[in-house]
Amino acid sequence: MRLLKKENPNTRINNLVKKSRKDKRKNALEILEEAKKLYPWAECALVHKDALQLLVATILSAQCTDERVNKVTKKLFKKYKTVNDFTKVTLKELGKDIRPTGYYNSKARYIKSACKMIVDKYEGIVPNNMEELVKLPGVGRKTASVVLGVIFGKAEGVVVDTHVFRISKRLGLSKGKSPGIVERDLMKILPNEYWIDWADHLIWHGRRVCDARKPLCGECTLEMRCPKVGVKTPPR
DNA sequence: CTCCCGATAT
DNA sequence: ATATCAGGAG
Repeated sequence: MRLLKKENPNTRINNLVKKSRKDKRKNALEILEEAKKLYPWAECALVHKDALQLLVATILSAQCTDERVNKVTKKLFKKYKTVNDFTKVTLKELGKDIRPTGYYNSKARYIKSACKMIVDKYEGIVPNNMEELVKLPGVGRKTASVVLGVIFGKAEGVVVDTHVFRISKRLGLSKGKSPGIVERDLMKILPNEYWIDWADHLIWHGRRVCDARKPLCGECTLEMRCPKVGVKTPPR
C-alpha cells in the first residue's frame, strides 16, 4: 500500500539534471541563444587596451568586482606602462597601488613575478597560448582563458569564474565541486566554437539576474529550461 | 583543504 | 554580522 505517486509538474525540468551529454548540449545551446538576445554586446567588463593590461586587470579581479578593478587600473596603467615598469617597483609600493582590490600582497607578487617572467622568458611579450600563460605566477586557467579569448580570440578552455561555476551548476550541466571539473564538463558539452560565448554571456546573466544570493528567477527568461540546482530561495 | 583581504550588499 | 565579488598558490 504505497502512497499514490504524486505527479510532479516539474518532471521535465528535473530530468534535465540527468540528461545525456547530447541532450545537455542541445539545452545549453538553446540557453546560450537566449542569453545572446539578453546581452547582445557581452563585452569584457575589464577596461584594458592591450594584453598586458588585461592580464594585470584579470589577476586583480580575483574575488573583487570588475567595477573596483577598473577604478584601480585607471590610475595604475598611467603609472605602469610596460612589463619593465612592473618589474622595477617594490612589492610594498605596488601593493599600495592595488590595495582596494584585496589580496594585495599576493597580487603584487604575482604581477611583479609574472612580468619578470615575461621579460626573461618571453622577450617582453605576453604569451598567446594556455600552456605558457598558466606558467605565469598568479595565472590559472581562468585568467589565461580570459586573455586568450579577449585578446587572441582563441579558446583553449572555458572561463569558469564564480558566475559560470554557479550558473552552469544551477542549469544542471555539471555537478563538479571545483571550477576545473565544471570546465571539463562544459568542454565536453559545448562545441569549441561556443566556449568563449558561453562565459561572456553567462557572466552578464550572473551579474544581472542569476545572482549568487537572490537570483531573480521570476524575471529570468531562461527559467523554463533551468532545474535550479542548489538555488535555495528562488523569489517567485 | 587553508590562506590571502578590501569594499559593498543584505 | 555575514555573504559575495571575472581566483590562485601552497
